[in-house]
Amino acid sequence: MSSSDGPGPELSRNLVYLLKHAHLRMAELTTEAVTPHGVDGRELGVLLALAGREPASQQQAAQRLGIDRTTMVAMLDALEGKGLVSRHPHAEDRRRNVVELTDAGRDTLRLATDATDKAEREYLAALTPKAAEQLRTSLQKLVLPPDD
Amino acid sequence: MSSSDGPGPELSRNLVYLLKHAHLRMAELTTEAVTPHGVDGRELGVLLALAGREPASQQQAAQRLGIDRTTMVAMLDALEGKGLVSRHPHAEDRRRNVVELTDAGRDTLRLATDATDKAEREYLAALTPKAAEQLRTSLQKLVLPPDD
DNA sequence: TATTGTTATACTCTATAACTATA
DNA sequence: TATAGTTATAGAGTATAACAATA
Repeated sequence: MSSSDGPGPELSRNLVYLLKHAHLRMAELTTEAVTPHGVDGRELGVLLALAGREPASQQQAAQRLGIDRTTMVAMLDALEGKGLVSRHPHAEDRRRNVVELTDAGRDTLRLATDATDKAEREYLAALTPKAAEQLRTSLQKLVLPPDD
Repeated sequence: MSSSDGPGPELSRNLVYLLKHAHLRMAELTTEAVTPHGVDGRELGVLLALAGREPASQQQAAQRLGIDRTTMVAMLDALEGKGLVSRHPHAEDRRRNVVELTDAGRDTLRLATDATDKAEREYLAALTPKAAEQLRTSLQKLVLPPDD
């Protein structure tokens, strides 16, 4: 049966197939890496979206991550429950919540980021360092909004 | 608000974030490209998994795609309903179904593949041709099982 | 009227468990 | 006993619609 095992040449060239499985695998490795630090991969995404920027409203944080604002609510509920983020009413516009990392959130972010960096390096070890950096750069060009 | 819009430098370097959104966008473009031909992106995946290989059982087709055999059932139900694939009991092992593209399935595959190739080219136009090919090669190295 | 956060709800994709028929 | 296909079901992850508070 081994000759029928792999995806075959047609699938192997398909970008959706390749991106789907690369994402799936990297997400698995990330989950393994960050679970010991008390968050999952999606929660780490929220922490990253809040890191090193001006404090954001929930809606802004959702936009940075590319998810819906209704999805952000439950993620922040969980992170706030763990004491990793804080919500405060905005001083001038009381419809908004200002969302910020707590000290514990910054600690978790640092530890979890170190762990995912390690997981990324291991996953990318199949590539030359130059090809790995080129991969990241190319993905950024595809994903990031063109800065006009 | 525009200074808080993008993902920010931390997220922009995160591989899971980049792969997730690259996959999401490419999957959208693929759906747009193939819908006029009567299939969706996942169904095209099944057609690709069956293309140019020895006839496969449902389980083998699922393995090629990297999905569960129970997920394959509904996909084949749909494709068979459209007349794009056929299921026949295996001659020597009647537990198995031999799954094959019909003539109509091959026609659809060709048209849909042309359409997705065009969508891929447009999406990758943000990269140099060399970087685009390098991206595909690197993803293949990350995703495909090492051939030992 | 429009926007932010929220809730309820529903939809998509997927896998797990259990059944059946074959082996 | 084990495997291929099937079904029922449940769990993620996500978005849409509608509501309350505020602008």
